[in-house]
Amino acid sequence: MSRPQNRPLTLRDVSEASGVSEMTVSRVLRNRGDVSAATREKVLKAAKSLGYVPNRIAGSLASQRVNLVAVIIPSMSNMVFPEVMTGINRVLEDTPLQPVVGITDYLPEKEEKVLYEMLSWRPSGIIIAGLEHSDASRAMLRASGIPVVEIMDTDGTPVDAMVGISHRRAGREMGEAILKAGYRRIGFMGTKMALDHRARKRFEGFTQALAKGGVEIADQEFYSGGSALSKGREMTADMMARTPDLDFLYYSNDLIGAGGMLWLLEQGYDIPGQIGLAGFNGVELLQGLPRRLATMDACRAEIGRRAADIIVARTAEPAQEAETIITLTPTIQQGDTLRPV
Amino acid sequence: MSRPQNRPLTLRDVSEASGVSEMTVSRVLRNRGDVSAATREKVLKAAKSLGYVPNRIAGSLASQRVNLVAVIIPSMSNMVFPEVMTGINRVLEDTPLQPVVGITDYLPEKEEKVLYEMLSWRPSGIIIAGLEHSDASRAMLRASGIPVVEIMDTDGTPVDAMVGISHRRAGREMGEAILKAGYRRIGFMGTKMALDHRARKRFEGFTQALAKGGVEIADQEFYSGGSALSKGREMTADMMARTPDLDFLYYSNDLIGAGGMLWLLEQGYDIPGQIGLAGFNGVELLQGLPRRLATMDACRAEIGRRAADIIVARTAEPAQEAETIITLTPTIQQGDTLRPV
DNA sequence: TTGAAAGCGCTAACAA
DNA sequence: TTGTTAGCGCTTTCAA
Repeated sequence: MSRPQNRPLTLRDVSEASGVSEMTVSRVLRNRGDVSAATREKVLKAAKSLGYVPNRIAGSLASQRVNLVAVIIPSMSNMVFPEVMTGINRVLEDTPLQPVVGITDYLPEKEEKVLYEMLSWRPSGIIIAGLEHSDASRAMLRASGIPVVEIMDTDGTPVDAMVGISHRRAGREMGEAILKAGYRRIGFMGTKMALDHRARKRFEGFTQALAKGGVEIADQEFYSGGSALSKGREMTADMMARTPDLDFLYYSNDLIGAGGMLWLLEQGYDIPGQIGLAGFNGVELLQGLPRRLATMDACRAEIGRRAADIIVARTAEPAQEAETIITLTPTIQQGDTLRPV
Repeated sequence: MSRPQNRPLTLRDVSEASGVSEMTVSRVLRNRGDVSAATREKVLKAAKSLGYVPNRIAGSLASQRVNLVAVIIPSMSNMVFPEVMTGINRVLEDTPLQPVVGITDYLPEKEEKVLYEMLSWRPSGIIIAGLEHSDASRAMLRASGIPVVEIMDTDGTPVDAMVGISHRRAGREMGEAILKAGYRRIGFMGTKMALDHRARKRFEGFTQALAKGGVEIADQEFYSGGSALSKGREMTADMMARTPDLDFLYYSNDLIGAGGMLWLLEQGYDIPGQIGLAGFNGVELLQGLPRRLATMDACRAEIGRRAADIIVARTAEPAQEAETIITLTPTIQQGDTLRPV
């Protein structure tokens, strides 16, 4: 009642209320060192009744340890990164580490800014999406002196550790599967984002596989913005009007693929006989559509888990050895839209 | 080159490298006070070439100010909270404030833990979903002495400020609209979550509106887990088998509604003549389905924006006045699945 | 326009 | 088992 309105409580308040030194109060609150049961009781009671919340800012400064893991990702609004976060959380939940998320919107300048902000809090580790960063960002990552795990993609050289899949290979394998199934007139639809390197790599792997089979992409279209489902519809309608003899459509993500599928079904196309379809991501959300879209799982939750595992191992006392390059291998999910071989 | 491997740089390093006192370096780096252009240059050059990243932990401790806004939400994996975050980000982007997100999984104990963690970083404000909190959480919120905005829901009494919609009223209005359109045999499907207070309130408002029209819910079913789209399918199939004379289905979210819609269309039901459908949330994702589901926008982005506005106003120097209770009014989106009156 | 001193709230290290 | 002392790296305040 006598505490001035807006001053937050300090250790000293708990110390005075319990008649125990600040140091011992600190020990009790952190379960460190030997404290007698009686003292412990007293302190805990005082802290609770006052409603004391420790000041981690002061604590971190004094101990030179911050139990934060910076997680830097491009977006939260598509299906993929929330699942990665779930994987990360699952692992960090059982540790004192706490994830803190920063969003880059696929913009390198924003990534740089977010990274700088994050580093200014001196986190214990960094998990960052992608292998492509500005020189300044890469310099910061290297200079930070803390574990850095680059995730999602393994087509490149990491600053430190990396966990992901090869998107180049994912595209290649899908291309091969499509050719093996006998499709030859192939259209591609994807996002217009020059900065989505993983989509780009899938596309490159895809065209490369086709080329090896003597096939060239017959038509392609890129979109940006808008609801993915309806974009998939529109683009598919456009493309089939423009190039009616296509026998396969490869979509850079499941959502536009689903839109395309719905449109084709309405038009009475025979899927996968007359025309085959495939997407990318293995989005669980889409289960329940009239057909299961052929796709490829991006191993999102596992990527999150493995990345967090690395951080946990490296920040353990004593620091554990940890693999620094983990390449997961996604498999094609045949679904109902890819003709069986 | 002579810096020991793992010691992060300090102001002192920049001070030595530039031959300017620590204090002046600090001033330059924060754009505070008058510093001559020449000194400024020198300092900036030294800081950049060293790759100095300020230590915000020390800075915050010294200045007793932390430019963090704690955002505490139940989940990131459904459509609703990412959109709220987008709204919050949009506003905070233009300020020095940074959002930090904590996830509660709809569990009060976890909310308590997350809140405690967040408060230990002494943020400048808190945005927290819902009005239902444990006594301990409410006590922490009150004792924190910082602006607290409870979001999403306005059916209740906030600790401090609140921004949201009345879910009770949303349910009521949908009930009234359905009755007015002439439907009488009404089924309800929703999640089993006892802790999703907003879904509960919508349901209460809904049944209340029906009761006023002399109608009782003819069948109902609750689910948990799994892909929402397929759950919607399954539940709808079950319910129509059990209660074939239903003429309306109200779903507690758009995703299960979409699943139900797809199933009904496949079965050849006449929508909205023979049977009407409605969901909740106004999920943009679903645009592109064969029919637009009737729904109600939950004003997610606007809630985020307005909540952030309040925090910004209250943390401004000098602190601004700000509304403390903002009730947004969602409107019914008729779509193609609700018979016009 | 610049610098020196004090201290933010806590913890490491040591002493009792 | 408990207490004392000396910082952690920065900013506030005041003096030059």
